[in-house]
Amino acid sequence: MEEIPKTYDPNVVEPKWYQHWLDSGVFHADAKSTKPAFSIVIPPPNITGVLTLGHVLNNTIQDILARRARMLGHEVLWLPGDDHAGVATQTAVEKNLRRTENKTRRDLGRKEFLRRVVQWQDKHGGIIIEQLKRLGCSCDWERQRYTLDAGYVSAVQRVFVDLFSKGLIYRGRRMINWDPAAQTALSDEEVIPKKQKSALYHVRYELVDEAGRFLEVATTRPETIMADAALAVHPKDERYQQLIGKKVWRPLARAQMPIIGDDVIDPEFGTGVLKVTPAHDKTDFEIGVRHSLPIVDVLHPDGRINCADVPELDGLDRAAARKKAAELLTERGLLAKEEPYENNVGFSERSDVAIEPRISEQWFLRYPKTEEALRVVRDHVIRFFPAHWEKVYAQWLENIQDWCISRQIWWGHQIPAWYREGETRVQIESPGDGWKQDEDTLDTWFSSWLWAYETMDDETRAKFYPTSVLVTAPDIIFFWVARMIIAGLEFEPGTNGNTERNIPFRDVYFTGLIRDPRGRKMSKSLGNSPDPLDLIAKYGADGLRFGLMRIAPSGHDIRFDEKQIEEGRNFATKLWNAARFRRMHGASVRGAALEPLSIYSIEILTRLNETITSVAAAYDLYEFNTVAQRLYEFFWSDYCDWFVEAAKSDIFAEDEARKQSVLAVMDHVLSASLRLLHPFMPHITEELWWLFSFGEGSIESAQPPEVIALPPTATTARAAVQAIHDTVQLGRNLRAGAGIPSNQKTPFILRTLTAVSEVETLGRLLNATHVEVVAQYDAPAGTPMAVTPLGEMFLEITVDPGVERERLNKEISKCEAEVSTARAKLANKNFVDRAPADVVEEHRRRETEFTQRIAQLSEAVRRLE
RNA sequence: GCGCGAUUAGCUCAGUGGUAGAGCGCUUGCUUCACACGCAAGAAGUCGCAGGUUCGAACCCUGCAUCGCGCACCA
Repeated sequence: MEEIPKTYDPNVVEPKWYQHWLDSGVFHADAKSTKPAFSIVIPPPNITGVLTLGHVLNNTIQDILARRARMLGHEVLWLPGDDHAGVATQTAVEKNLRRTENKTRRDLGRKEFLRRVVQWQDKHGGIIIEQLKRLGCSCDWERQRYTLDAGYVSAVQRVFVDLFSKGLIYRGRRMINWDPAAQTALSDEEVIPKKQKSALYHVRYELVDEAGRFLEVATTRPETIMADAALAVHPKDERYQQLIGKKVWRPLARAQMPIIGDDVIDPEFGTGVLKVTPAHDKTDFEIGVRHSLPIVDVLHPDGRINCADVPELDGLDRAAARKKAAELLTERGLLAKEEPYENNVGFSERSDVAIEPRISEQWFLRYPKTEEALRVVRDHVIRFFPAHWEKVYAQWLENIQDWCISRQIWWGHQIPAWYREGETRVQIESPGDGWKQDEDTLDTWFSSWLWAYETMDDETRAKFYPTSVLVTAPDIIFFWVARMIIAGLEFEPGTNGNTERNIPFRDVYFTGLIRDPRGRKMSKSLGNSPDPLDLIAKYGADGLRFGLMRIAPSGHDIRFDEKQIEEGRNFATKLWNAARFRRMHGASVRGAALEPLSIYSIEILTRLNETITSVAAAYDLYEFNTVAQRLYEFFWSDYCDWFVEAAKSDIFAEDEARKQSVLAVMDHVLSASLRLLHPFMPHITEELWWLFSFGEGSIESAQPPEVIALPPTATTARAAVQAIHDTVQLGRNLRAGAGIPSNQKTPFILRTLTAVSEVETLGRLLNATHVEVVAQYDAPAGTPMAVTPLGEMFLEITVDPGVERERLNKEISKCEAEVSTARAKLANKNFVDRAPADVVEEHRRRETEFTQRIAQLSEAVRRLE
C-alpha cells in the first residue's frame, strides 16, 4: 500500500499524467471503432497566438465534454489545429520588419516577405498548442491540422472555383470597407461601430446663378469636399425644392455641381441639405448611381488626401486634413459654424483605425443556402445553448449582404484567378504562359468556414461528421458559426441531400466573455489579462479549470476573479486530504461489502445518488457551473464536513464490522467522486485513482458512477440524521455563545423522555466530553439551554442569568414570528383549500413545532426568575 | 429606432409559484489525532421601481428606470 504524500504538487503530477495519456494513446480517435461517435473540432487558435483566459474557458469546456463522452463509452475525436490568421499574422510580421529593418513588405517583395512570415510562424507558432497540453486538453494530436497545410489549401481553392462556376462568386467594382492601416478591404463583420466625439461643420455652398446666396450643408467630413459631386435635398422639402436643377460652387477644388432631389434625404437632419460624395460614402455612392454623378476619389489607400487642386490639403492624413479644411473654409468665410457632435464611425476590428468607405474592385460571395441555414436553427436541427442566440443568428441571416472575400494582403490563400490581357480565368493551376495570378488572398474566414469537415479524411468524416457540439464564444457567431452552417449545407460533406448529415454540428454551446474584475473586456493593451500559465503555476491546471468552471454560467459574461481560481486549488487540496485521511485507515478492498450501513452511510449514499442524477441533468443542458457547484457542495459539505466527521465514530470504534463497512462506503463515495470530477480535474483524479487502484487502468476509461439501490429504511434513517445534524448545530451554537473555545471538550446534558441512539457520534460532532441523556434535569439558573429535535440540551456551566434570559427571549421572538407566519397562512381558507397538501402540512407542522418550542423556552425563562 | 441580456447580502453570483441561498470578504473562537489552501460559530438582503395575475410572486404578465451587447441609422 503506497503512502499518499502529505502535500499535493500539481506541477509535478499534472505533466506526469499528461505524458502518460499521450503515451497510452487514449486521446487518439479510432475511425474504425464500433462505439458511438462523439466529436468536436477545436476553434482553431491563431498560429502565433498565446493562451488567454478565453481559450482556457473554451477548451476546458471541450475537454470536459470529450472526457465525459469517453467515460460514457463513446469513441471520441477532439480535433485540434491552428488558424493562419491572415491579417493578424501579417500585421505582426510587418510591424517587426519595420522595427528591426525599417522596411515594408513591398521592399522585400512577395516571395521574400512570405518566407519571413513562415520564419516568424516557425518561431512563434505552436506555442498555444503546447499551452493547451499543459491545460490537460485531450485532443487527438495525431490529427492536428492547419488552415494553410497543403491539403487544406487545395480544398479552399476547389471551393472557390466551385462557387465561381456556380455563379456565386463574382468580381466587381463596389463600395467596400477599406482599412487604411492594413491597406486591405474588409467584410462588414470586421467593422466595429464606435461612438466618436467629432464636430458637425456647417459649410456654405454659393449658388452659381445667384452670387451671394448660399446653401448651408452640415457635414462631419469637410476634408472630402473636393470629392463632392452634387448637393441633394428631399424633393418635397419646400425650403429647397425650387432649387433642384440649379447649380452651386464647390467650395474647395472650386467647380460647378448640380443640386439634385432624392428621397433618402432626411429634411430633419442638419440643414436638410446633403453633400453627395460618391467615392467616400456608401449612401452617397448609391445616390450617385441613381443620378449618374461622377466619382472623384481624393484619398490615397493609406488615408492621406490625394488632391493636387488643393495643395494645402494634398498629402495630409485625413484627420489633419479635416482640421485644415475647416481652417481654409473659415478663411474664405464659407464655414457658418462648427458644433460638437457625437456619431458612430466604423473601425477596423484588427487595426483599430477608422474605416474608409471606398470604391474598389474585389471578389464577392453571394451567400448560398441562407434560407436553409435559417431553417436548421429555427427548427432546432442545430440547437443553440443558450437558445437566445438563435435570434441574433436569424437577424444576421435575414439581412445578409454579399461577402467581400478578397484581401490585399499576402499571407493567406492566394485567389485562384488568372489574368492575361483583360481576360480572366478562375482555376487552380495556371492556364499557361503569360497568365498572372491574382495578387490578393482570401479572407481568413473563407478558409475557417470549412474547418468542421475539411480537417477530416474520408474515413474520419464517415465516422465523426457531423460533429457533436461546437464550443465557441458568441462574438464569432457571424464570422464562423453561421458561415460553417452555410458551408455544410452547400458543400454537403455528409450525405447528399440529407440535411441532418450535412450540418457541421448538432449543438452549439456559446461561452461567456471573460471580463476583468471591473467588468472591462480583457485586452493586451489594458494589461488586465492574467497569463493562464502563471495561474497554472500557482494553482495547477485542475485548480484553474475547476475554479473557472464554477463561475462560468452559460449565457453571461464572466467577471474574472483570481480568488475563484484559488478556490479551485483549495478544492483540489481538500480532495487530496480527504483521500489521505481514508488511506490512513488501511488499504481499499475493491468490491468490499457496504453493509451493515449506518444511518450516516445511507445519508451520504442517498446524497451521492442525488448528485449523480442532477449532474447528469446539468450536463444535458451544458450547465457546467451547476455541475461544478453540485460536486463542490457534495464533496466538501456532505462528504467531508458531515459524513467523514460522523464516520470517525465507527472508524475509531472497536466494532470491526462497522469499521470495515464505513471504510467501504468511503471508498465507494471517493471512487464515485473521482469519476464525477475527472472531466473537470483530470490530473488529480487520475493520480488518486491509481493510488487507490479503484479500477483497472486509467480513470479515463472508467465508467461514470451509477445510482445504487438503498434499503427501504432510508427515509427513516435520513430523518434521524437530519435530527442529529440540527441538534449538533444548535449545540455548537450554545458552545460558541457561551464562549467555550472550539478545541475545548465540554459536557452536554440532553433532557428527553425518548431513547436517543447515536449518542457517541452526537458527542463527537459537538466535541463533547460526553452527552448525558436524562429524563429529568434541574438546570441551575443561568445554564445555557437550547430546544433541539432530540430534546432540551444544556451545557454544564452557568452564565449570567440576565444574558441567558435575553438570549432565550430573542429565540422566543424568532419562534413567534415563525408561528404567526404559519398561522396567517393556515387561517386563509383559500390557502388551505388550494395549496398542495404537502405545503399545507408543512405549515401545520411548523406551527406545532414552534409553539412547542416557545413553551419550552418560556419555561426556561421562568426558571431564571 | 429594433432586438437580446442583466438588475438578489459589501463583492461575485445560484435560485422558473409555497419560510430568501453559496463562495469570497467581514466579526468571534480554534494549529482538536486528513486538511489553517483548514474547522466551528456569527453579523449582514424592503430580491431595481410601479402596477397586474394568484390563496400566495425574487420567480408569471405589463410598463418604467439603469447598465451591457447586437443590428439599423450615423449628412
